[in-house]
Amino acid sequence: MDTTSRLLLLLDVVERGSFAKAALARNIDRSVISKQMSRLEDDLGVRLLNRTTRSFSLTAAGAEMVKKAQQLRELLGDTIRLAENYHQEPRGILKITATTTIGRRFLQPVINDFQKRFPQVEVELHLDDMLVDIVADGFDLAFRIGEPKDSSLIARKIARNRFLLLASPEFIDTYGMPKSIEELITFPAASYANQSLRVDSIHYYNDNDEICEQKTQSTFRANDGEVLLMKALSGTAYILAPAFIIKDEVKDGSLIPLLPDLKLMEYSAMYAVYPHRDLPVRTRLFFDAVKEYLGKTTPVWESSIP
Amino acid sequence: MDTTSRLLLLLDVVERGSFAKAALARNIDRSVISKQMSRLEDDLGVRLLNRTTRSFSLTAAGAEMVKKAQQLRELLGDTIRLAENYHQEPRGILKITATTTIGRRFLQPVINDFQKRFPQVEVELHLDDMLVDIVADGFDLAFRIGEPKDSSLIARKIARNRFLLLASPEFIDTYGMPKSIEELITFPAASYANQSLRVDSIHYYNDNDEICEQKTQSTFRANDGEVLLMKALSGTAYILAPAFIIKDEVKDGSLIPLLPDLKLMEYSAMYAVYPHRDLPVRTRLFFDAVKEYLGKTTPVWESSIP
DNA sequence: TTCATTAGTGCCAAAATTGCACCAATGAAG
DNA sequence: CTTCATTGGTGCAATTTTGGCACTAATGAA
Repeated sequence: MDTTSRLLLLLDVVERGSFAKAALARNIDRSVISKQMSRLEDDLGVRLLNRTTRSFSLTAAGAEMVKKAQQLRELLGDTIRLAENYHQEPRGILKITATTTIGRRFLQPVINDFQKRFPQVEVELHLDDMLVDIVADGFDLAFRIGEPKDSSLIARKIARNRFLLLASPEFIDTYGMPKSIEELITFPAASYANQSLRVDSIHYYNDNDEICEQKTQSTFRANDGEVLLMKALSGTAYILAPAFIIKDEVKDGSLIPLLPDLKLMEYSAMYAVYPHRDLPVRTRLFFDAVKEYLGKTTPVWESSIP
Repeated sequence: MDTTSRLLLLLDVVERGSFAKAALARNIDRSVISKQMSRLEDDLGVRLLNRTTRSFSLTAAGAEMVKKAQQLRELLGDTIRLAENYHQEPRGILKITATTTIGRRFLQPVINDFQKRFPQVEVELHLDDMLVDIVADGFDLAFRIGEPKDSSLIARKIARNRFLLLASPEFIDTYGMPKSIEELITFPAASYANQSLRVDSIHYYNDNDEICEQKTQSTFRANDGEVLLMKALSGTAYILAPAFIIKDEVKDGSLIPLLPDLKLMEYSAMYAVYPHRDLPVRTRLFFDAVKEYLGKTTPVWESSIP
């Protein structure tokens, strides 16, 4: 580790707020950071951090060095990305994050095929339904539903996200096949909800193509698509679900679309997100592989739905 | 050593033209460079150099990396210089180059005093009458006679450079005290000459303040001030010498000024040269110390001349 | 053809880095 | 006010990395 790396380490420490967090993020011992920071101060001949036993603050010199470290990080990143443009064969580590459903259902098969074709590429798949900081955690590619707010990232729509109203045959036996949305919303629903989002209403277009909204009677809420699907299969609730969580349940009749003539609003879309314009070969190829797998016009998952 | 250092090493290698020269300049084994360059190529995943057993050429990727390495070097240099601005006490290594005479006569005493005051500063003094590449060899400060041509460097005039015509008493016994320059030039002269420069004429102002030139009869030429001085002391030639090479020879009468009323042209001046606008503390302080030692209006060496 | 010079490689010693165990300080929680 | 988890720092031993030497192969100039 030399001065540049130490400066980048300093930047990391400052951005994460403590030696301990930076150590955790890098999988190294805290003592290493302590020693390297002391070393950096020695080399530069300047005190960079005012330390207390439990925290630190930047000195004026430290703040200047952090600024320079940011420039260094950017330049070094550029340099490495530039070098990657010369790779003919993809190699290196591909760090991907996605929601659990997307990861399990669509990325896993693509990854398997991809690593057969390009054994030199290591893949690290991080599944998390929470938003992750792509830049801070160093991901090459993220797959999410909905466009990210952070405009410094680049997002590409890779598939539409149609919604379906579904219920099991038992459910229909119990409650009857609904004739209208007004009737449907009196039935018990299972809906997606997490700490920040709660999908408890149905958005649709009426005959005049105006967007309407109807509140559902959600008796079960979960933040996991699989769980909601199982709830629907149990026959105790209907679900408003994105099409991609459906496997063969519609085809084999275990789930039946409700109100098939109702035009539901598309809730956003599936996006691929990445932090730079010029992708390394491995990322570009993987991205292409995912797009091909999902299908160009109609997402692969819609093929199992009439 | 990590990627950044390796990129800087690559830059060094390319600029110097071979692994061997770069190794020599850095005082490391050639094998180290060979290994580090291979390592860099591995890390970046790109071939940077097309090698033959006796030389190399850059690949396209290599050329791009060299460009980036230049940016990195500049940025890293900025960063370190910025840190040095925060030094209260000077420290680090002060690399100085000068002509042998300037070094021995004027820098040595300043250095002695300087290191007493600031023991944390290491000094590296490189005496060479040839021009050296200040940037390539990493000098902080250079002392030269004459303004450097390289405009990327910053030059400060630190003392005028008066010339004197001198001869020993014996010489005057032999040839008589010259009454005019026309008479003087018939006498044997010792003059400075090196491969590129030959000072074999006297420039002076006539009564109308016009610059005139008279060729000397130089019977002895050398590229060393001390040697020319000794030649003059031997009484076998007079010299046209810059005032700063005189110690006490005029005061104690072992050399006598000739034609004291003749207004000789000043040949350039003594310059301090440095590669950046913002000097580290150690350089600035040393620079100041030299200026103080040499004297503000009249150079110290002129004090021993009437 | 000779010969000096260049880059590359294997090996071993030396130097640097890392991680563990432990310490002292501190601030938050009870 | 006390407890206690957490933070940054330090000494030490193990590991990793690095550097230098000796040697090889190749090449271009004399």
